Amino acid sequence: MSESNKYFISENNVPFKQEFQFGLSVDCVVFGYQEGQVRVLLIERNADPYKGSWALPGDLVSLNEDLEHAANSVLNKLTGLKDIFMEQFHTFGSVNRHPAGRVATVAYYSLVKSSNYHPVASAWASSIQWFDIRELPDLAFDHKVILEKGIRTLQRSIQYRPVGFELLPLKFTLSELQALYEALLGFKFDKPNFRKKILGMNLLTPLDEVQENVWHRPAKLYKFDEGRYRSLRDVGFTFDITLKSS
Amino acid sequence: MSESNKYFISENNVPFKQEFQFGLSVDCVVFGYQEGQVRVLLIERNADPYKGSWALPGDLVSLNEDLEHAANSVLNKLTGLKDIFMEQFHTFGSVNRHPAGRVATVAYYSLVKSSNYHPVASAWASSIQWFDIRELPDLAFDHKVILEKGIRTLQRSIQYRPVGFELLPLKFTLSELQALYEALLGFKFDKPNFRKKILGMNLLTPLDEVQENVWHRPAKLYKFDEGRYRSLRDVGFTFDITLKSS
DNA sequence: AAAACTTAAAGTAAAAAATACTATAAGTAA
DNA sequence: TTACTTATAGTATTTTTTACTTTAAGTTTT
Repeated sequence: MSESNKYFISENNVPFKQEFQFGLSVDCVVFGYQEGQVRVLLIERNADPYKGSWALPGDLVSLNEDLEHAANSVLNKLTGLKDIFMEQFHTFGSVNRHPAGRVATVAYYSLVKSSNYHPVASAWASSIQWFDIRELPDLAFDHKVILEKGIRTLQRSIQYRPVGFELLPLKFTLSELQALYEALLGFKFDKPNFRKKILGMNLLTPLDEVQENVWHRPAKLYKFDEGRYRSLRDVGFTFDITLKSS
Repeated sequence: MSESNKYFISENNVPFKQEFQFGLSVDCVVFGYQEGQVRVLLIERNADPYKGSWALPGDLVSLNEDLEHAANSVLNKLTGLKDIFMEQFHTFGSVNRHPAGRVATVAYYSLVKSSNYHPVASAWASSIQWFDIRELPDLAFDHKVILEKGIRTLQRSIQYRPVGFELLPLKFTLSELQALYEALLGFKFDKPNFRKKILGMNLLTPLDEVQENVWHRPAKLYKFDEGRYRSLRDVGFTFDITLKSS
């Protein structure tokens, strides 16, 4: 950090230093999918302000830390996982959104495969829990607004980019994929047409395996071919599974 | 600002106050369209750092000022215009992006109709100028990266939302609309099909006027019907003019 | 072992949309 | 009047989407 801040002035002739009093945080909307429900990971705050309230996991960014690093760090502490899909979607910076001062927060959404890991309560979290996105508790700060914008962002991006696979296990059936789309978007697709459209993209590799432990005819398992997606995209292909609600 | 900051600690037990040393700024990618060129408004910086360099218009956010207010204010000082289309698209916060300290910047893009106004040089701008997006100068800070992301954002959103009209005069011909799309996206459409698609949406009101002062057959003028768009959108309609390049 | 049941998966006809054109109209300029 | 340019309408073909029907492959029940 430079000592020469005083030489720089803003439009209103205010020396920079007086302006360097912002806090910056990241907040993560962590999506999971299980038992036909789209879920979001929330923590119960262990510290003021809003001690005892449910909130999005997040933390202040350190002065020498990049935004992405801060967001990854929150996620890693929370889930123990690394290299999770994560994407910035909006920054919230209302003057009074934080009682401790002026804090702007950069919001990310991330997608984690299943929930077969142990979310770890941390210094600021007395507990941590998945919530169905249709049954959310009251949230601290402006986190309700952030979360809702995160949901709308995911609803949109799942239709135009192959991000839904991040929420499913590596091997999945077409019906499972369809059920995910239906749960997130809130309406149903015609099954034959959904199959036709998704298979027509040639992004799924059929495996020589089928479902197990189901009481009906087991379905074939597929996996998403990321490499193929990249090469198609570079040639102008765009993922799109917008289909009429049935 | 509360004196009780010291009571709040972050994940690493760092008192909040130590963390409140960020600067926060807004930067605006201001798009215009004229003579078949998509243009962007840049300023020549009048103050350190990067004095003399071209840069995106922007400014530090005050501690008691909302982000949108700051962005609007930058725009208003620059163009004298109010109520311009403006939308946040990304926040850039690398540790070393600003030599005067840790400054995160929230980037907006905005769209202004024609250029029949007087951009005003201000305290931090010794001059101000439109640049064709295909011929950009070197830029201060990480503004090149910001600007390029802004262009990609507009290229995408013009195809899926009716924002292109913000760049045209209130009355325009279908050929002018098509030329705007072609200039921004960098490829051509088949004219009859473009007309069919855009008119098929029923979002344009034909006027009882035609082009004037053209040396060929004058085209009919249309205006965009914003009210109709809103009501259609509320019923599930989505604007979309993706067409095959011809 | 046969029948009933459930879901997977393939197929198909009709409708709608996108594409690639052609033709005509309406103006200006020579 | 003719040549020229762009606007606008129209149309046939192809492709995609939609709404179904049929068949297949397993499990459970009788």
